[in-house]
Amino acid sequence: MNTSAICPKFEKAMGILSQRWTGLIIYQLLNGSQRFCSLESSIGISGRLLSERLKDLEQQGIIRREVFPETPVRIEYSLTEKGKTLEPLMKEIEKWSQIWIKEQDL
Amino acid sequence: MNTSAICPKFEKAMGILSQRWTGLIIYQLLNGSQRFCSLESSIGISGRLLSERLKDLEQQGIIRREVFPETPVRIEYSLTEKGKTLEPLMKEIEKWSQIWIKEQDL
DNA sequence: TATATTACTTACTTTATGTAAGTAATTATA
DNA sequence: TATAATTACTTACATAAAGTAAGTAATATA
Repeated sequence: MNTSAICPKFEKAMGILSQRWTGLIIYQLLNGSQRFCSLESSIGISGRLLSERLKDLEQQGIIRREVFPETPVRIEYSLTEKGKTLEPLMKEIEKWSQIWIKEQDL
Repeated sequence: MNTSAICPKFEKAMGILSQRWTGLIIYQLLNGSQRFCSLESSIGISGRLLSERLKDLEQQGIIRREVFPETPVRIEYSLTEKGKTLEPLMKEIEKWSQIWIKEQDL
């Protein structure tokens, strides 16, 4: 039984990315900071899960939540430095998907 | 409401990768073909889910299942060409995880 | 005054995942 | 020879995660 264990750091990173919606949230935020409702509608996630994911990602230090005390209040989500370094990874997924995902796979 | 929709091919690719265990299975198979029980023990997945995932990945054309009619029968799973092209992506995740995942995150 | 918007939360249902045991074929061990 | 072990799974059931829909509080607009 070949038990070549997987690196726990890799496993953790994969755990973050393999939660539903997190990849899409990060991908959307590569275009700059966005508000809750704009993320909600662009990726088609429910408010319940978006709020959950944003809290998780903030805790991981991948995104930042900023409150602008205007009236009405404005809240913006953006990538931290840690989050921005996921760009090459996202671009790889994009590249791969353009080549290997065919119309009939959709 | 900024509705810059996400490319469906990207979304599909992300959907595959964001299923629990698929990333780890692909990552393990980058080292060459492996048998069911060796995947099971190296990534710590249950037989039930491993069998489910392997079927999915075979259907997506990412892995190949080969039966060697020896006695006892031997079944090996390996990456197809489509699967192998996920290597750069996996390496990006690996690289990122080594830099950004800290001991205290584990 | 009624309706809309934003950024959520709460309650409930459905789907996915985890756990444990079972199976059939074959081989190894006592 | 009987018992245990291995491989590649499947089945049954419990728990956790995700989906759906409605609700809330603050403010703005018609």
